[in-house]
Amino acid sequence: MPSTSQRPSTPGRRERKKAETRAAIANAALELFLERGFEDVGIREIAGHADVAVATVFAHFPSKEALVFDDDAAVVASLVTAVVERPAGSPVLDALEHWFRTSARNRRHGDQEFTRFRDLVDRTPALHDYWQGLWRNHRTTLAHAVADSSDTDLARAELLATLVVEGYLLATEHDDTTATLDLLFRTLRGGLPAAG
Amino acid sequence: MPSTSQRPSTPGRRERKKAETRAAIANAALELFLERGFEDVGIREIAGHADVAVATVFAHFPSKEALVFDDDAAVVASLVTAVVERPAGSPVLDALEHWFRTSARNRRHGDQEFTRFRDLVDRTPALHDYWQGLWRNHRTTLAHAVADSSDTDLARAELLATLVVEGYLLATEHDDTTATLDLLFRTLRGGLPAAG
DNA sequence: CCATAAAAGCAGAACGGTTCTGTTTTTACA
DNA sequence: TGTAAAAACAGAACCGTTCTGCTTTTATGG
Repeated sequence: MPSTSQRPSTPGRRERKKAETRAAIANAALELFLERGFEDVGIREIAGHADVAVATVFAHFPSKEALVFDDDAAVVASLVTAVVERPAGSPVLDALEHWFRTSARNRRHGDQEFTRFRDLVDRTPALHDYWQGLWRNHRTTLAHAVADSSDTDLARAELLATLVVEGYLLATEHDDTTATLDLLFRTLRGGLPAAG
Repeated sequence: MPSTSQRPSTPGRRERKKAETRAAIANAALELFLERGFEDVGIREIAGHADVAVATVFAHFPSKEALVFDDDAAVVASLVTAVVERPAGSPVLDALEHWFRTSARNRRHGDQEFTRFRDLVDRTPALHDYWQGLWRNHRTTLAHAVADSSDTDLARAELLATLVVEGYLLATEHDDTTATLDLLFRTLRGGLPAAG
């Protein structure tokens, strides 16, 4: 029994090594991307830096873009938690509004590491598109969380998830993120302001 | 002056030939795709069938997917017309609702040619994604049409365009398209039905 | 009619992300 | 300790896309 004790939660050596390989790849990739830009770093070079075969890269990540969003799952998890564990009796929409407003604020006032990351994504069309695609894929997860944790039926929940996520994506493309979010949630609560 | 008279609207030989080349490529591509599927037809084969160099294909179309949506511009044009030339004094939202409901209906009850086309797109993830991307790109055009033809400011118009287009895309992914559109436009007019 | 320049097209190589083939190493477990 | 599954490997192959350098076609004005 080694002194560096394995907690019961620790998975076996195989899974641990697999996770290490995965992390080595993602780290190598992000470092190179931040240094020289997404387009100017090739998969073969990343594999080299991570000391891994090209096929191994694609055994862990579905595409070059995915290398950048390794911990995306945590973001959705956070959102789902915010929805499911919102104060009892409070409307889902309030929980969504709070989470997305906080997220938008963090985008603007994050630490330097996050800012560098966000700049990389924003200045690389392929990454920006991929990021939006990730959010769009999460709509289904979000919709189920909404439907399960409220008396909203799934069809309504899907529409709600769609409108909120797309409004958020639109807001992140505007200078005045807050104004767009204001407009979005006002519309969702009371309909569009009259327009002739 | 040849007997096959050129109307004044007819452009010169150069532009005409260019359009013919373009059409030859798009026709060859669509025919092959419908026969054997999008993924199982290569660019080199399409170029061969259109009797054209590979580089010529990409001089006319930005990607393989674009070959399929050659007349997409006409669709947006129709939508913009519907918005701009709506009955004087009637709300933009009514015009949008009418157009998108009609479009959804046509998707379901089109002629055989259109149905084959729609099936190709629906069963090919790359094409389905590309089609959605086209719509998302059109949001800006639509937003400007809305802003210019009503007293809606651009920020509101962009949000409106986003919500309508995304609601439409969601609706086309559901069996009951109409129900989703009902829900969408009801929400846009009066806000979400209360959900605890 | 001709000179000339721009546009369109061409052949084929090159590029880069991704997949495939066939093999070897590592881990788990009985 | 033997065995089977999982993980990783080297390197070729695949295919959409771009690049290079060239030829052909069209438009135009002297």
